[in-house]
Amino acid sequence: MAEEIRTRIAPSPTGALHVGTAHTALFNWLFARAKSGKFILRVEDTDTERSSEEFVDDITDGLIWLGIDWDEGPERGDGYGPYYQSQRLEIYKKYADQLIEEKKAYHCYCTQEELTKEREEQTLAKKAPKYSGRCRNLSEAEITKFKEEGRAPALRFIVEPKQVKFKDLIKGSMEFDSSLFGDFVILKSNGMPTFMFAGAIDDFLMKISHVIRGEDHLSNTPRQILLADALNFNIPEYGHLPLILNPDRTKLSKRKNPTSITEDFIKKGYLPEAMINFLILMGWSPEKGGDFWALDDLINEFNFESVGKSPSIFDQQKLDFLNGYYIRKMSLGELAKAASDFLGKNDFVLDKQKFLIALSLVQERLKNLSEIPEQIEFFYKEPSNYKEIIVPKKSTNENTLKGLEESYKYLSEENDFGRDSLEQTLRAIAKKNDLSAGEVLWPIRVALTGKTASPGAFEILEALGKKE
RNA sequence: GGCCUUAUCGUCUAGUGGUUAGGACGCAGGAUUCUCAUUCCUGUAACACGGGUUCGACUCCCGUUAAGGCUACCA
Repeated sequence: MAEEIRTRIAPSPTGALHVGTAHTALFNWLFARAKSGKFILRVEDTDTERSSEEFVDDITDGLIWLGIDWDEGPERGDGYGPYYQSQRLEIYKKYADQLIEEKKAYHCYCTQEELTKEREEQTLAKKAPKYSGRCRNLSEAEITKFKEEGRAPALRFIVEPKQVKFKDLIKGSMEFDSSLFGDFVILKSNGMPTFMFAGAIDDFLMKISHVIRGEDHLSNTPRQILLADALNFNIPEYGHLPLILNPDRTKLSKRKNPTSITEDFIKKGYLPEAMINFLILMGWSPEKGGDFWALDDLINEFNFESVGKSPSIFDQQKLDFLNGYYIRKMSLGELAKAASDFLGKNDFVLDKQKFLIALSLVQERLKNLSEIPEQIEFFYKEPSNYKEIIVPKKSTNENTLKGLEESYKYLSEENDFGRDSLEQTLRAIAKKNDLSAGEVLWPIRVALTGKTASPGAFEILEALGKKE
């Protein structure tokens, strides 16, 4: 009957968790969860030069932060592991041998220089650059000679000319002419498999039913299908997601945009809820409309029919809006929890009661958690730099002084610092002295906060309370 | 260069032959107001271009243009 739905995310740990990877992971996870399937994390660390364990940690931490958990992968689940490709080398070797045995692959002794030269010549002659296949039929003598020269061979897959067809879940019917490909490398001369080869094998062995990935892999798909065919593998379903772009419409890159989940979003005080909501809205739109989506709701609502085909541009403003929205939506307790997690060991957090009150005043003004210290600072220490800004724009020194004196007179005698009674009285004082409300309230607020923009005077007065 | 993909407000998108082309972010204005923010209201702004098909195209077909991807012993 219907096979189990198994999706995967297969990042290569050559960098921190990237927005694009998180985006793809989200779609895979959602599909698996929606179908009661499994979501697998596979580490594609075959690029020994650039891969590092540090990045693996960054990637797993980032996914966990987002709320995307995996059923199988590093440190959890098993059955089809190991989930590091670097630990699966013997498997790839076995399949490589099989292909050699069946004369579907051959050793190529061409050097990097030779290949580059060949490509350049082809480009110059306005021909499609493609490996000539000259090592396909090497004589014994030639092989011996290359070996004596100390050349280590790569293994190339023989591409038979044919039309490769498949139906993409998102893009629809696809057809490629393999005669345009040229024999591609499946085992590098250092013995490591290429992404093309290892991916095809692992997707089969790990029983991946749906390969959902970025559109940048669309052109790789026919090659992997060719490989799978040669190996007698079942072909999984493929779905290629539209990419995320920089504002200049180039492929999203570190140079031009924030891309690291850890560095650019977690550390800057973004909420996972906002990030998820932001990511899902790029390339997907809910059938029944709605702008706000949480992971749990998405599981029921997500489907491939509503996935778009065109790429999205990363919009920082939209993310900021979403983050502010989720901050405002939190209960005070939730905000305090998120804030103290974010701030870590921080003086502000010490007095919990005080911290809560301070947060309640700035909650609706926050775009992200990192703005908290600056916004609640006045609550903990007296401002020193308010002299320049204490006189309201439309007022005078005299009026400001008068307002301050009159309200001080009242406040020093008053014990009820509830914001409502405060408001009543202070407004009355303004009126009695022929001052505008602003001429009384602005100076008080600025003297207390040292800021031109802050919570309101009554709220601050109430929160700070009367000095003993 | 070749192959592939894509094309609705600045951005994310709804739309599947007949709509005043809808929503959200942004921006502008307004209400509230001591500032900022919140909230509410109003406004702004789009079917890339050219041919068809059709009584009628944003919608279907073909081109063009533009953007992106692949064309690596990166993934």
